Amino acid sequence: MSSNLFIPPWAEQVAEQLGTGPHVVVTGISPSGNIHAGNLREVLVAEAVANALKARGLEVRFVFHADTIDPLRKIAPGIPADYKSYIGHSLSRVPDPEGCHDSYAEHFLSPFEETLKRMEMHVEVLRSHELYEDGFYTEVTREAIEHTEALRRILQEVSGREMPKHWSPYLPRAGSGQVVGARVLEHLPGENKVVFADEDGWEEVADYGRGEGKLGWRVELAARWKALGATFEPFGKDHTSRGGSTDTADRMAEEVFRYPVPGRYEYEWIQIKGKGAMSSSKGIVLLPQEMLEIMPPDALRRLILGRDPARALDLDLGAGFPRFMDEYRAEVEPYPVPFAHLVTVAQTVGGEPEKAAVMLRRGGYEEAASDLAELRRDLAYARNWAEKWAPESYRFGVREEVPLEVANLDAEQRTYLAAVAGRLEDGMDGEATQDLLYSTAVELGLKPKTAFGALYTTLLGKKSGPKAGSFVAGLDTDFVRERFRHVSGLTTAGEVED
RNA sequence: GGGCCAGUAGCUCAGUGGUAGAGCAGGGGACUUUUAAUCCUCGUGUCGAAGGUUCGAUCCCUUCCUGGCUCACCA
Repeated sequence: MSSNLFIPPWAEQVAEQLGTGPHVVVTGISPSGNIHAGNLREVLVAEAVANALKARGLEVRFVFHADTIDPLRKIAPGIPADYKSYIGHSLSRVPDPEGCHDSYAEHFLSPFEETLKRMEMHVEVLRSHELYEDGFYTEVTREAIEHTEALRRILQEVSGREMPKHWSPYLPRAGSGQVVGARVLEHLPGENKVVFADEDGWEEVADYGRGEGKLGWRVELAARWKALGATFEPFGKDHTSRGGSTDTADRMAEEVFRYPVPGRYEYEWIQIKGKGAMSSSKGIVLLPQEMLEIMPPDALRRLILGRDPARALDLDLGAGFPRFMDEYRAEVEPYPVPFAHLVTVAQTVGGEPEKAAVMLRRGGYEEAASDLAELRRDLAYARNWAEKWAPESYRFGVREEVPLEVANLDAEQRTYLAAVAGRLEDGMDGEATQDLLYSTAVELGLKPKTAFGALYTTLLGKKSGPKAGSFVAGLDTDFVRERFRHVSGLTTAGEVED
């Protein structure tokens, strides 16, 4: 697909230190809630490193490991309260809260996977519950259970936490559906089974070769490296703290699983300007899907990755966004239209690229007007941004109906509108229109601000707007004439009545 | 307390071992033309502090100060 891969310098440096492979680049995310832009950063870090390795001619497998078998831990906002009865159950076995997918896990995973496709991400998406059910983790699970004492010791030494007496690296699923809270009593290595006591003390048997349970998170991390043959995995800073999951997994990998610790990149978090770090539980969530509404996939890559993912990033999709887009497009296109102008055009003509092209040509953006397909996309980005993210000052829309605000126009302004309506001619360009609007105001002895205010009020319901000449010229002349005549007559008549 | 990141012009941030940069804001000027107008023009700031390495450091090392985030399974 994309022959010239985007490889930032930091990714190149990481790749240099990773050896000759073959490589398995892994990124893992739990679909316990919305998979947001912060999660995307992890995937993009992995992608960039995978690309850097590929560019060096190395063999690379790029894997997205979705932790679908993980237990539901808490009820996120927007999830029905009665879901608390599912706490402790695997996400892959909890129903979709909105009923639109096969499971809770799929409900959140599926849209993210769709986003990855739209970004042309060449990644294998694996679901952990399927891996367990297919026996992919059988060997490492057996190994873990056999080394229960060593694993427990590492956990206690590294995390400083006293593990329960009956701690086991394996969490069998009880008949109730719970994958936490059981006590493993006996290992039957020949049958891939464990005998355990469930939360009520009943003895049951679980077949770990068929996904009837899972490894505990910290052990699973190290086991996963071995099973997948991972050579690189990025981690957010919450995992890389002293005593954190990477600390324990590193030792488990080396001492128990005899597997070399994969390369690592520690990335900082993304914040939303003015709102703080993303958090599903606080309702501060920015979805990648939303971001693709206002920018192309490659722009999203650069925005999320930032200059260096090891540094925190404050995402500004408001006032700062046009500048970002201009910088991005300056690299991609020979003659980019300033995004702010595109926003004006989009709001003036709606989604019709033909009309937008006319407007852009008048403004001197010949290049941008030539490719209608591309223009249609850009207009959509601009319009979506204007509706959802733009500061108020950017936003306007030509009213379908006569705005109520015209009631505030005085007699002079109405006279002005009538005069303009009488002078407007088809085919006038932006400059000619600007002259007409201005000279008419002067002739009637109106201040430009007053005159232009009337015009904006009549068309937009606001006192100000985009540069009037090209704006009015971009509209249908008949529509403008009709609107102006209507408003001037209507309000004048109203005053006479009074 | 541990970890990561940051501390450069009013603000947001680039940046390089060899005389400090951009955008915005602000000052001045131009334009008979509203608009977050447009065009031209203006930036000596202890590059957080102190040491060290070096012919030379804002950039490398050490220590310290300040701020942000993070720490047992929400990147």
